[in-house]
Amino acid sequence: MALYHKVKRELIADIQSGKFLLDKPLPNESDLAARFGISIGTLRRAVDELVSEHVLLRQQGRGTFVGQLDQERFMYQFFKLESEDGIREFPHSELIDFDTARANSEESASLGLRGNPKVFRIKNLLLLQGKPVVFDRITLSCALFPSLNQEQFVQRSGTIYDLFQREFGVTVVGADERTRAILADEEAASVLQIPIGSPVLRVTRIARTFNQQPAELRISIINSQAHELVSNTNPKS
Amino acid sequence: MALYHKVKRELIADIQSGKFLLDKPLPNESDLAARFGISIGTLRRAVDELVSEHVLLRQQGRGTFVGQLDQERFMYQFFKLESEDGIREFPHSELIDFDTARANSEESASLGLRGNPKVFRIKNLLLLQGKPVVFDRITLSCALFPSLNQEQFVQRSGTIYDLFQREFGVTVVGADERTRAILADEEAASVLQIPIGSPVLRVTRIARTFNQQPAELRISIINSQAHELVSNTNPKS
DNA sequence: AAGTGGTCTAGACCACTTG
DNA sequence: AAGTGGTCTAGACCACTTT
Repeated sequence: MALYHKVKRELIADIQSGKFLLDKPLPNESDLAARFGISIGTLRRAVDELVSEHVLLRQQGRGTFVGQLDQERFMYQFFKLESEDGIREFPHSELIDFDTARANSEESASLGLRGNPKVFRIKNLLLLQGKPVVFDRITLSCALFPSLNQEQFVQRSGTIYDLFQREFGVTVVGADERTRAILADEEAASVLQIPIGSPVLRVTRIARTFNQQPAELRISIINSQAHELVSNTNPKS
Repeated sequence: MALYHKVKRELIADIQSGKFLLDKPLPNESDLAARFGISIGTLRRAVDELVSEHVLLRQQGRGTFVGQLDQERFMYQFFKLESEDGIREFPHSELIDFDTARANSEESASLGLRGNPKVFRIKNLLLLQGKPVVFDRITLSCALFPSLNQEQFVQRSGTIYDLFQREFGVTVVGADERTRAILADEEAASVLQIPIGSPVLRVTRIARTFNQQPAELRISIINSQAHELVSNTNPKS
């Protein structure tokens, strides 16, 4: 395996262990290279990849920082809803239900759990311009988020993933999503304030931390009447 | 602007002008660097980016090639339908209709055309395991694909984008997509052999060539009963 | 054996931010 | 002015494919 790849893994381990503080820059590139006993070019290559994955953030003249799961990144990477006229807006969040239960088989499989361990089941609503648009059912392993409770969830100041990172050291770096069109059932229709049987998007997301470890299962029911899921496969050019 | 960025643009110009043959390797990296009067590291950086955008393809020991829009890349970048059990399959294609018309305003806006110039309107069906799954309505500017005709479209040997590249020098490098859930109208229901009013995905894609130039407008109606749209935002790690 | 891309080095100098 | 990341160089050596 290439040297820069090993260095990259070591940097990830340092991030996970909390060795780098979230609001302070990492050591500068010369120091890091010296610490690893490699040339600066190789160090830069490892950091380059982590930056391209949004795990690190470089700012010329200031330093290199651990990537925060703040609003901006959430909108960029995980919340890709846009109104027809192309306007994107950070959603307002409303907790509907917070519960613990035993994982069913789908949840266990998605989260990579064995048996039927305890999980949190959270129902949450996202609103845009005051109107309900996304109904999320979130499943989290209690083992991964041991002290999580409803108050902490509701009182969080930033995004949900920011809470995961700051309070539990779980850094969500990406997700797999599967999308289909279905008809709204009674619960979804009621929450989204649309007629039963309306066409809605159903997005199943498995959010992952480093090494493809699953951290969250989220099933989103989206009213796409006034908003669309956007994606692009364009180079920056 | 950085030197490697200029070199990248020159390489793109060479690809567009047909200077590099599709099935032969580019000059090796030392030669290219010498030709541009730059160091090999800088040349590699320009090529690195084009490789990451799938415009070029490097093969150690063999050489660097222009990225072909073949089945493999089509499946990887543009056809992200997967059955529930995770199986992906290259679809069979069936032409439904091939026509020319004046662009409507949506088509003009999407394709960056002025006025209401002539366009091709193509209706096409994609089948998986013999069953209709995707109903595509494709709009192309006649100006960009001057000699295109129905026979050529039907007789093509590879993907549609491969035809664009080989016959018209139009290299599709990416696309913007917007997805929503709707109810199948009469035409879509008939083509997809599902009841009218079934929930389906509606994906509006604008495929682009270099410099974000739009090349194709495609509206896909997808029966997501047995297949899902997949996407992921994961690093390779 | 010859030719290709892949990795790594050890520097120089530039652009940007902060004190 | 000092410190950071950003670009570029000129080479060495390795891994892989082809002849």
